[in-house]
Amino acid sequence: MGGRKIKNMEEFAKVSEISRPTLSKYFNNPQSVRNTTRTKIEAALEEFDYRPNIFAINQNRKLTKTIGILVPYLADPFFAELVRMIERLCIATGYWPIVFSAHGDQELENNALSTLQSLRPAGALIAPLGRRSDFDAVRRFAEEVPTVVFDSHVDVGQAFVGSNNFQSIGLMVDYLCRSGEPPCFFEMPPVNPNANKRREAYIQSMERLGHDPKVLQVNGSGWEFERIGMEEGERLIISRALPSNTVLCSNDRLAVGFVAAAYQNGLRVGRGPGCALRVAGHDNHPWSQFTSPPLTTVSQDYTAIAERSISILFNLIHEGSLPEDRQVILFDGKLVLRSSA
Amino acid sequence: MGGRKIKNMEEFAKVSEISRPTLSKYFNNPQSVRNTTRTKIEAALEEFDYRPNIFAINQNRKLTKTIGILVPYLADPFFAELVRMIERLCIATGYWPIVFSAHGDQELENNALSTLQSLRPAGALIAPLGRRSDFDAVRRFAEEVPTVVFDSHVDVGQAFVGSNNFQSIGLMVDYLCRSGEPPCFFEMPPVNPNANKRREAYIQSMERLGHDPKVLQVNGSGWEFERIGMEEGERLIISRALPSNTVLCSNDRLAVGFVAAAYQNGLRVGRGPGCALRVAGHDNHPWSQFTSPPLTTVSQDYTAIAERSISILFNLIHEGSLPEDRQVILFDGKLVLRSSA
DNA sequence: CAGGAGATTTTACGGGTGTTAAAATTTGTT
DNA sequence: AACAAATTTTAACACCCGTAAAATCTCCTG
Repeated sequence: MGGRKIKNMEEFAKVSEISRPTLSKYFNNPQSVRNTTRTKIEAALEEFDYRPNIFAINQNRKLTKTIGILVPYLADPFFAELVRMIERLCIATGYWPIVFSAHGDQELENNALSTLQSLRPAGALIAPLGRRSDFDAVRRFAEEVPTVVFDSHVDVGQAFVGSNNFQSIGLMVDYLCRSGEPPCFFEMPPVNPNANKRREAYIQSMERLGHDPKVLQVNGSGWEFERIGMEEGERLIISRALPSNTVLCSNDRLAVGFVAAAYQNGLRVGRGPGCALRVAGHDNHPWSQFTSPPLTTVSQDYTAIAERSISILFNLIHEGSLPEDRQVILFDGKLVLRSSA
Repeated sequence: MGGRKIKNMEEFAKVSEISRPTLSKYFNNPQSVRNTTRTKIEAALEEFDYRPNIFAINQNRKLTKTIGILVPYLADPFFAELVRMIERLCIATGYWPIVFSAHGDQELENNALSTLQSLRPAGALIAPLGRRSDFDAVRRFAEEVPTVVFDSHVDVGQAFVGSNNFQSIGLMVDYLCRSGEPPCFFEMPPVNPNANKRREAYIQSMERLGHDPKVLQVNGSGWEFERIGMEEGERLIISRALPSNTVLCSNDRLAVGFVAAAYQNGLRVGRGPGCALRVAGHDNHPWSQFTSPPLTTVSQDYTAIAERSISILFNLIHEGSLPEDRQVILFDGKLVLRSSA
């Protein structure tokens, strides 16, 4: 590399003394040409600076090497982390991941889907906005592109991979009830199906244990959960409106804000003596171990979600779609005991 | 939209009764065709489902509508937030942002640069890894593609946009010195030029004020700053190795970890009576307001950095490069007083 | 050394849009 | 109504690579 720049494959064929169709084969799959040929090509690649033009490549292929990834909000560390893993898995398999974020906005989600579709990706991994999504647009997209939905369960695509909210919330409610006062539930804004599922799961778990469920409605919308958690938390604390000394937040970002509010209002959070409040979260967000005190939560299995989503998608791509039995994969959460509850 | 699907521009030309070259002109710039023609085209677009094929479009154009964005670590909320803003600005201007993350890894950074280059982007906005970067690779890239460097000042590209570490660290050191014990400096791993600049700035500011600078070397590398801040913080606290009751962390993520460590070891952080430690950060990370106590820090002007980077890049793209005078734009930080220091 | 399977070369076309030049049409002006 | 200017149409080539078919070459086996 670093040598003379080569304009196109034709020119590279000349300098490498290999015919263009063979080169084309090589770039599609280096293993598909004879050893001696491969060595010759790779020697030429060392000497000359050439890469096939991505646009021309994709123009003719029916099966692109592109994988579209769409998340509702990339600045959320949960998605940032998941995307990070998914990207690496794609790259490792020779695919080209391309990431879109809806920034919490329906129009941007539709734009992203539309742009993505015009890229003719081999497949897509999407976490729709949920309630804010243009359902028909998402459905139309998933009809054209092999699609795996993750995190936010919208009923489109060939598969869904996410976490089992009923199991994980149940786990946490069980723990909180047997270790102290039954929790009230601090809801996140109903931005997606998880929000509702988790509330349902809380209510169901509490009733199963013979307790009275107490759901705290949240004022506020959007994706700035920490801010909402802090502001609403402060309001609840100051107005003494908390129906229990144990608060289960429907996700960690909300809990991060809530813990901050408690600290600032002089309420000591934790399960030891002298603590006024227990706070628990859900997701095991990257930040949750750095709150004061560290947050007790239920972990979502990031690695498993990323790996399974990708593996199902690759299956879909290579074997064609299986529309008869849409797969729904739910991973169980694990209790992560820290000192906040 | 939602109507019959159209395969290509030829077909769309037929149904819209507009010739293909005119359509091509329209899609490049809707203003470039006559009003009556534009209305006719847009009426047809309402009725039929057609989008020009991205690959075919870019195959012939020398100037793509693609803007490459490369960051060292997308899961870092600082970059996530910046990317979020930059993306929106690109989209608003009719460009197509495409985001790459180096995931902290040189090889992946090189791959990203290489892939990006083969996309023939109109321009690129890159925040190089810094010390870990393959400098020659970055330079070669910037020689071919109009490039604005941001955040991490590597001496390539036509401009740099970042923050003025000397001013901002100076501001914080001044504040800390006049309000209490002069700070020691808790360093982040030297992953990029900012790390070194900030240390220099700290030393210089302390000397200017006649104090003895005390830099705490950090054990650990990589981008998991919170973890490092917590582990190293704990080590320093337990071994009573802190040379001052005031700790200036070279960025907020480190401080987030440090504050957590202080809490867990029973040290009350803050500037009031009864506090054992003052902790300050740098960047005004999205999380910094949710630590306990909320973090005193210096804000980087996210909006300004995003907007200026983009505006310089668009200038570059439209007017051609100006290699004689490489611009270096440094934004001043603003003191954000919260209760941690 | 002959035979044959498998790989490579040659030749040629296709894909969807950019782009250009010349011809035709429309628009706006006097 | 006539004419200049602006726009659109027509026709054709370019871009770079995928892909297919037929011809040729390589290399291994027996």
